[in-house]
Amino acid sequence: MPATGKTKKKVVSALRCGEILGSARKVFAKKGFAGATMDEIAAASGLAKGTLYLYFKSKRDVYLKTLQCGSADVLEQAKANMQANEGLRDKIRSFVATRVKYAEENRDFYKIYLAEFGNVIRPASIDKALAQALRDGMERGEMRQVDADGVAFTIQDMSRGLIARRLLGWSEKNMEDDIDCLCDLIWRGIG
Amino acid sequence: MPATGKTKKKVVSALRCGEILGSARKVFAKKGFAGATMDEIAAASGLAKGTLYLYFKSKRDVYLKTLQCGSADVLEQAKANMQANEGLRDKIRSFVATRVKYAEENRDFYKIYLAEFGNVIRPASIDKALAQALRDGMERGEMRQVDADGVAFTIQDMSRGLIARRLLGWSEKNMEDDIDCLCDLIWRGIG
Amino acid sequence: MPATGKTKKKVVSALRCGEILGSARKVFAKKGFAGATMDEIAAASGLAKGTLYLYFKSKRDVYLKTLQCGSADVLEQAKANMQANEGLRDKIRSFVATRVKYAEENRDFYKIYLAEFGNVIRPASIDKALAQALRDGMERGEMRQVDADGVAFTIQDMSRGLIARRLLGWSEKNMEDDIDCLCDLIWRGIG
Amino acid sequence: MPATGKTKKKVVSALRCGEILGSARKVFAKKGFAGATMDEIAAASGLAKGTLYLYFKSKRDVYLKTLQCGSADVLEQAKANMQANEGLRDKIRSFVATRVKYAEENRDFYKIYLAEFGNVIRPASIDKALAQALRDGMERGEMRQVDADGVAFTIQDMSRGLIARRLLGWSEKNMEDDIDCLCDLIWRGIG
DNA sequence: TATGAATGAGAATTCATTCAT
DNA sequence: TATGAATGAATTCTCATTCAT
Repeated sequence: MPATGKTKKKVVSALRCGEILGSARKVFAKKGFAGATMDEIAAASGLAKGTLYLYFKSKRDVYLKTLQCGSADVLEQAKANMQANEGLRDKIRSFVATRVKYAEENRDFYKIYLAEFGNVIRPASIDKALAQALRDGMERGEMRQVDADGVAFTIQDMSRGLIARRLLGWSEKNMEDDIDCLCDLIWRGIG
Repeated sequence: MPATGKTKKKVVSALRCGEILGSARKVFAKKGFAGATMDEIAAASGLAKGTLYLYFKSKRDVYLKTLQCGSADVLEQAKANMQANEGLRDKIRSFVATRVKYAEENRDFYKIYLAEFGNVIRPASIDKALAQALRDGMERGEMRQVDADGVAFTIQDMSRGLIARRLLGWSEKNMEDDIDCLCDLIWRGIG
Repeated sequence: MPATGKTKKKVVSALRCGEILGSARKVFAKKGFAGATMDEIAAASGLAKGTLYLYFKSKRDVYLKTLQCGSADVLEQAKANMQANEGLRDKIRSFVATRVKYAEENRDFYKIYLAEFGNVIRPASIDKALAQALRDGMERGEMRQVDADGVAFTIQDMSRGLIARRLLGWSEKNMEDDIDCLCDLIWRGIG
Repeated sequence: MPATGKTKKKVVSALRCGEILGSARKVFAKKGFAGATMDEIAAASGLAKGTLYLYFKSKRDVYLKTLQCGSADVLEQAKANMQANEGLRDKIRSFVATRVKYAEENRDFYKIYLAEFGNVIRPASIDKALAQALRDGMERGEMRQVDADGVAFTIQDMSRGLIARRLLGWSEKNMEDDIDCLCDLIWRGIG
């Protein structure tokens, strides 16, 4: 009973956390970290300001969790989608596509991500998964020998750039075309 | 003589502005826009807070000028260096190299640039110069037919990514090698 | 019950507002609008500065509410007292007397009123009530034909002057005598 | 020679003072004491800010002198005009008329006077001159026996009120009519 | 005398955080 | 657990005054 009680409690608590983070994401997306206020986040959550402090220890904490939460999501998806493909080229394409699609579907999150942490925090594990895929590809002779980590970074950069371009309305192509173009560039270079 | 007087005043004023911007750049680089305070900037400039307001009308003004100042610099250099080269591949290399070198030499500025505006504001004219170079190259048959603007954007993204990687200490190679790698990737792809 | 809850909240809020306005009145009376600081008002209220901003949106807001609050009071009383009298002369006397007495009892408020708004803002409805009384009086032949609005204004001026004189300690007579004198002057002139 | 030098210096100095006060009057009239800045006054005077401090020891000093200067003017005129008339009624009319006319011709000054000091500072000597005239009139049987000081005060109040009304555009009559009306009221009352 | 750049104390306002209910 | 009133430190910006030239 007490065990169940604790569990139930935890579940409820996790639920609340999730709700708050969902609202916070929207607010941070619109105003940035400094621009957002706990009042707004509380209002968006339909909770009292004080209540936020029962679940998060500071504004910064809410912010960081907001980012982690989103990052973990993409990570999961990207990994799964890469594994679902066999050839390196397809793996890369699925990596890029996963990120771009997630971004289109979670514009709130990506705005924060791009605006404040995009340059600073990299979900290292994604890089690793991609770099590993590259290394595997090199071994199997699917690509020429290059610095796998550097290229993984660069592919990340290109993806992020594409996401930013699309989010800001600077691309007139549809998503699939943009992704194809980028993958083609990655694969063939421009020379 | 009176003309000289006026000029002297302007020169002094411009000098002060420059000093302040130099100090501001450091503070903004360390703390970001919201994190930096006018008090800090004043202290870093060795001036009183009120004095800043003789030269800039608000914190935002200082910030924007800080960015403009740096951006104009790179712009100038990148354009010049691209024109100094003949072949497309060399033009691209000089574009990338200019940006990376400037970044290494002006870490302060680039930290600001990356942290707060990197994703949002693009020095449009650089893009234009680069895109034009690409179009010229295509005409002359130096590269295959692609979406010049999209590729120009992507090259920017890759450069920026490389800069960030190096600034954050995530690259172990020396600068020239990193640049070569990137240019090679751009030129040949990875396939 | 929930209704009562809401009501209770509003009552408490109104109470706080009242307390603050009471303290603010004293501070404004002593220092004027520009001279008073929110710090002082907060200290006088026994509250933190930030708390003031929970109830008023700016210093100006506190100030204006301070004035409104007092003005509404006198307005109410003056109208009521005029209606309670029949003859024009008595109505005028009660108008003057109400204002003078209120001023003696609310020196704080009147100091603000005189110092900053006395010349500029006139509680228009008082004027109207007085002017109407004059017009009625003329119709009934209680006074000679004059410009009712101009005379109403002038009676206001005379009252305000008397109040100022008394507040500043420039009158040695008791209140009733001063009022009688003024009313006599209004009624008979000096000729 | 040295004597002349000093005198000349003083004359020049007095001239400067006058110029500054003239400009200051306009600025104070538009913005009030707190709203006006030394920068504005300096600009209006065509002098540097520091120069003001050669002639006045503080902002407050400029302000006070601005008022004194204007007050002294009216005083002079009012006294002279009263003496130029024989009968009491004419003396009173000339007192009122002088003030009203001066106000119309020196709107700048009167705005300050009314807005900030009108209730607080009374040019005592004017009152005295008027009160004396009233006392003389009583002695000569030109008016009934009243409290001369109180009535002098009240006439002042009435004049000030009329001036305010006219300055604020609340009177539709021409100046002479307004003055006549007021004098008539003073003389005969309304009964 | 005249200047105006520099100063820095001081003001209004905001908001993350706490805590009594 | 949930609330939201209260707090007060922190921040931006203003401007009277000084002083070296």
